[in-house]
Amino acid sequence: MKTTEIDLFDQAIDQLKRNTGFTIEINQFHRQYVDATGFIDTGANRIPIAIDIKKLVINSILPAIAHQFTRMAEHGLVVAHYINPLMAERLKEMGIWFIDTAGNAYINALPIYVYIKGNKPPEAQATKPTNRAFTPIGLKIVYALLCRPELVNAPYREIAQTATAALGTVALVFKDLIQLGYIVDMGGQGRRLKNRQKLLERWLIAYPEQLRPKLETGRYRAPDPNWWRIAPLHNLQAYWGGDVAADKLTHYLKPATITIYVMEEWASKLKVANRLRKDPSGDIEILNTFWDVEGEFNRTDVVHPILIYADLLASGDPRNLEVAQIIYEQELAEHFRED
DNA sequence: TTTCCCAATAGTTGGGAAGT
DNA sequence: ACTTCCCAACTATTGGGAAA
Repeated sequence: MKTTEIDLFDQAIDQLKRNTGFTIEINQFHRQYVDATGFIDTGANRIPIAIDIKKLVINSILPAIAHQFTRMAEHGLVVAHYINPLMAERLKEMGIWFIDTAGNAYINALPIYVYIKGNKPPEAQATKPTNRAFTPIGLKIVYALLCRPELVNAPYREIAQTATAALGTVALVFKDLIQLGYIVDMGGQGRRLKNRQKLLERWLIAYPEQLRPKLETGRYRAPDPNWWRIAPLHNLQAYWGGDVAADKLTHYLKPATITIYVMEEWASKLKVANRLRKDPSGDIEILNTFWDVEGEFNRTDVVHPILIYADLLASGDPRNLEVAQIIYEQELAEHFRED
C-alpha cells in the first residue's frame, strides 16, 4: 500500500472513531481484488470486512467495486477520500459500506447501523475562514479599534463590550485581522495594529454597504427646519452624524440631511422631545448607535470623526466630499500617519 | 415578469473547555 | 484566576423555484 493510501486510511478510521467510537483492525493485506481484510470493532461486535481504498469514488467505478467485493467472504468496505451525498446514496443502495476522511460513513450490520452523509470534504473546510472583519459585526469591532487603537491590547471581553458584539465574534474577527496583516500578535508582548490607514479605507468602503443599512430606522421631519441648530442631544444618548456634525466642526456646510445616531432604547424619547414625525421624504435620518456609548468615542454631541467622514462619503453628494477632506485633514490625518 | 416562499447557507451568539 | 478558543444552537440572508 502506498503512503498516500495509508494516510487516507488513517484519517478515515480516525473520523469513524470520532463519530462512532468504532475502530478498524487490519488482519491481512492483499494484492488481489481488495487492499486488505480485517474487522470493524464496535466494542460489542467484531465485524469481518474486506477493505478497498479508493481516492476517488465516481459513478463509473461503482460496478467494479461491487464486483470485487462479490469475490470476498467478508462484507466490503470502501475507504475513500471523500464520498459526496449523491455517491453516499448510491453506495447505500448497492449495499456497499464506506467511510471517508470527511467523516461520512455507511455501515449496516444490524444491530449496528451507521449512515452519515453531507460532511464537507476536508479541503473545503480548510478554506472556510472568510472575511469576518468586514461583516456587519466585524465592522463594529474594526470601528472600535480605529477609534481607540490601544483597545487592540484589551481583553476580548472588553472589546466585545465596547463594540457591542459577542465575545466569540471578537475572536473570529481578530483571527481574520491577524491573517490579513492588520494585527500582529507579538506573543507575550501583546498585539499591535498595523496599516491602520489601509484598514480605515477598507472600513469606509464596507461600512455603507454592510453595516449602515442595518442601522437605519427611517426618515423623519421636524416642525421647524432649523431645529437642529440649537436642539440639545445630550442626555438623550444621541449624537449628530454626517452633515450636521461636519457643520458643527467646520462651519463649511449647510446640512442637507440631518443625521442622528441614537441608542435604540432612547429613540422614542428623542423623537418626542423634538417633535419628530415619521416622514419617508423627511430630511432627518435616525440610525442606531453601534458602539458602547459609555465608551466615550465621542467627545461631545457629535459622533467620532471617522463616522462623520464615512457618512459624508456615503452620502454621495459631491459638495460633501470637499468637507469630508477638511474633516480628514483636521481630525484624522495625524492619527493615521504612522504605525 | 414580479412576488412569495422555503430550504440551504452564512453569520452571530454565549457559555463552557482549554490554555497560560 | 483570568484570557482565549471552540462549538452547538440560534438567527439572518440568500437565491432558486413555484405561484401569481
